[in-house]
Amino acid sequence: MATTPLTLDALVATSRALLVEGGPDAIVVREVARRLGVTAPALYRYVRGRDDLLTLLITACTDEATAACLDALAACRPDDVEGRIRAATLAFRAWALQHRPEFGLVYGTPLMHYAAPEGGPTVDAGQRFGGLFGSLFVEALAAGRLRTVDDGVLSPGVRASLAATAARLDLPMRPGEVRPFIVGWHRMLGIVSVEVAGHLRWVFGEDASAFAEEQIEELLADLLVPGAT
Amino acid sequence: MATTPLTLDALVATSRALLVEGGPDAIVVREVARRLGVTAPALYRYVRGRDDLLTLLITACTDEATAACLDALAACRPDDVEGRIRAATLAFRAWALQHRPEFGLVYGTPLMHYAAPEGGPTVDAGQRFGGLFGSLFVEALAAGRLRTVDDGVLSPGVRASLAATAARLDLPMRPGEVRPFIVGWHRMLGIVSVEVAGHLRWVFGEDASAFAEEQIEELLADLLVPGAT
DNA sequence: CAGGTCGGGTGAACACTGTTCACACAGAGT
DNA sequence: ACTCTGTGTGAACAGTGTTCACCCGACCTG
Repeated sequence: MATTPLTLDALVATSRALLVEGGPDAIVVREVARRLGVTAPALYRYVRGRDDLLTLLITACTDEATAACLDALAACRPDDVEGRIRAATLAFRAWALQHRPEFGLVYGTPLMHYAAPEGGPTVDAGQRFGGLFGSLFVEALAAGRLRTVDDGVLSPGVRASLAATAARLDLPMRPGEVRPFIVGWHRMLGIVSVEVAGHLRWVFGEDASAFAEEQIEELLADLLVPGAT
Repeated sequence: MATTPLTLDALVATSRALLVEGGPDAIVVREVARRLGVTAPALYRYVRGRDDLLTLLITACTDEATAACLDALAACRPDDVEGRIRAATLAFRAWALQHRPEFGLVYGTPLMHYAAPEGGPTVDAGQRFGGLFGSLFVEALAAGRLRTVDDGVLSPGVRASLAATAARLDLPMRPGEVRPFIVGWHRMLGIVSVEVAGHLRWVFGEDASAFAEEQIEELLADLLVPGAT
């Protein structure tokens, strides 16, 4: 019945459509197959099972978010580090708001039933995304715009973790220089998560944009020293 | 078979045990019934369906978190506002870490299949929790410890939302005085959400306590002016 | 051209899920 | 003794993920 041969891309695309329409629970093997004009067992030729489908989907979405940030960066003046970090952050937030179900799948409460394969494609994609932001902070450091911290003031555990992270991502930074990166990542993820999950609805109704954008500006001000411009 | 008559509390307790063991998907009507020594249809005498069970569970967990914060407050000097806010925040974080599945259910990615009943018990419980923190910020304001902001600098939309929120929670505060409360709520939820979801694992491994606690201290410093002590 | 191999697809089946239905059984009230 | 009500049951329905034996058509080989 299938006119075109099945592809992994087609599987992911249909799964994603279902995710958008009805959340993770709506990703139903039989329905994916039906929309592809095929019966359920056929999919098991391409995918080990439903979890495999989710892994593929999470990876694709993570990469799409990364790409959205890269697009935003491409439109920036290369020498304006603050502008670049702002653009990437806002692009990430915009992508999250426009793709709430996908964001929830990637950065929301982990699906307890689903366990990401150790060292699998999802963690790779996550590291690509982290690396993108990491490189922005390297730029900021080089430009002397980063509010760094002395390694000495860090607790030993935190210092070790930060050093290991820098090594893993190949960032030429001291722990005290990595810290603003992690703080930025942490707070950005928090701001976007809470907004996307709608936990501010009781205060701001459906549109918390103004407040969220203020919070992002506040975060940038905490991370970067004012520019010469 | 049931020796004791079924109670709503027993239903909630069993559901919660299943949640802890295997996540939201593990809350299975038949299994709840089985553990209560009864068959599934019997539960429908007490509950309209699975969603009803979730509503009850979410409400119970929200109230438990509120109670945990209240307990922490009871052990504080009544005149030390900063200490009280810190204690409540740390108590919330501690509860979240010790009850990750429950926290995920209440403050995580909303289950798309489940829709909280409008104006139902879950939103009431949420408002009770919000009110608790709101009252702490009223204390801080009275003690002159709150970093407030002029109403004039707020964008009209934000100002209106903050005013409406103050009115709804019966907080005698101007919008510029409510703002730190909402900022605190927002950032606290972000910090705890990201930590509980494990999205910092790639940096800090299983124990991100030191970093998270630093973030909370930083948040408090942003919200409050230093005390006279 | 005959024959075998193999990727890709099918229908049936299994063990689950939430939910509904007709039914049964105990105790209280009249 | 009769009904009524609260409580629980077994069977059933329409779904779910997954596995199994089977099958068919295209391709390569002798």
